Amino acid sequence: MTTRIQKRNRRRILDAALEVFSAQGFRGATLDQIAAEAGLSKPNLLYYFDSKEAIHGALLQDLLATWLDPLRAIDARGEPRAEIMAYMRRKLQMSREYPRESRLFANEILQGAPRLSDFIATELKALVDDRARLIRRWIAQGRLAPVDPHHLIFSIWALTQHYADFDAQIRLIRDSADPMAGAEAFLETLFERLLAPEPVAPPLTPPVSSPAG
Amino acid sequence: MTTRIQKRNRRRILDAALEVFSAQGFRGATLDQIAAEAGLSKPNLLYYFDSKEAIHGALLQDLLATWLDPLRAIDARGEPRAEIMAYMRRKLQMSREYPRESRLFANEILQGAPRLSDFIATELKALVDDRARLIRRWIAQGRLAPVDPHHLIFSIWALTQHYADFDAQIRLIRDSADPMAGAEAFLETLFERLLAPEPVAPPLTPPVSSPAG
DNA sequence: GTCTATAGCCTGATAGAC
DNA sequence: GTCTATCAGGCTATAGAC
Repeated sequence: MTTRIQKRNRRRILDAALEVFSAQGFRGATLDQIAAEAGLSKPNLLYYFDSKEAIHGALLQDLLATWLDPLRAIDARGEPRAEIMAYMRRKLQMSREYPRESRLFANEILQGAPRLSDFIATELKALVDDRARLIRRWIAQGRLAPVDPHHLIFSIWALTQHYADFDAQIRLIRDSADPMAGAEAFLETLFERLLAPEPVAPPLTPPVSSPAG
Repeated sequence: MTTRIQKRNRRRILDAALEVFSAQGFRGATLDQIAAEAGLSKPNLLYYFDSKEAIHGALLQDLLATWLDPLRAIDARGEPRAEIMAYMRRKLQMSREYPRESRLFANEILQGAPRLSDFIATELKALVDDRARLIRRWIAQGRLAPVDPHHLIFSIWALTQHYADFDAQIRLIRDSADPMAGAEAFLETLFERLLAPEPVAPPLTPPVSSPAG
């Protein structure tokens, strides 16, 4: 039977482990650090989890359980631009609320995704391909500017996760206390312009004010 | 005196170290791996470099010597949009040619930039702030769409470095042999639209064709 | 200059008292 | 359930032969 104390301790350990793994990577993290952060002894950690690997695995599992939700939530029946914009906003919100989870994920991918390749090649790829088809359909219907769907999705990942993953750099460059200040307004503008169904004026030609078919 | 063999061995070691550090992070990498990759014995590595830390430091120094070049190359006398677009292209080219260097940098930032905070807070910040002033001037002159200069620069970093840093994920999702296929065309479109000096049709208002001073 | 051997530290995991 | 003590393996770095 699982007592209240056991649940609380597991939670404490996972929270401490997230702190340490996301900041140091799997190999860089030590059980000593996690134990100190959790306020428990090292053997006590291993009473709750079989191994260091098991703690890390539990964190990844928790993360992956919700990682795809924002992308899944894109509604085929919605208005295309509004749906993409809402997806971008959800991802940005996740970077704001769960920066450690974003860095945990980034650490894994950066190091070749040894523990995530299965998830990415199956679940994530299937979902992305599905969303790409939907976006292609929207484009064919003229409801969205013609952009490569995969690159569109990658660009949303890159731009939103950057604020969590490169937080240390942004903090050192910006004077603002909040490194994400202004990010939402900027990304709003960026994607509004990218997705506007009317093609913008081409590079060096003066804009013609008639909507060329 | 430094012989030809010594130069060649130093080069071999640094190349092997770049391979290993960029893929595993500092703590994840071992001298055994680097030695094996370089085809030398472990003590021989330490004949050429004082310590593991020294090898890593040499790599970072090499990297930082050129890391700012693309941003520095933005020419205040050039045409604003063309200059920004060229900067974006240079950064994308660096992701293509030097993905390991990008990942080495990303690993450091992701882990809180312990060895780079000085560089970022002084050199990089000064350069970015300088470029931000230039961009603000261009915007005031009506030659560039009004966007936050810092976020514009961050967006270029995020979008171009993503292809190097998240390469493992992209490869697993895309079918293409080249994970960067189509990236340049996509980013070209994205930034052309973002930077067009004429405000694009705001969500539901038709554009006016006079160049507002 | 390059190697084998090894010192000495750190780390993940276990034993066993309480 | 939680602790102290400790083992075994891996790691950086050095010693010393060649």
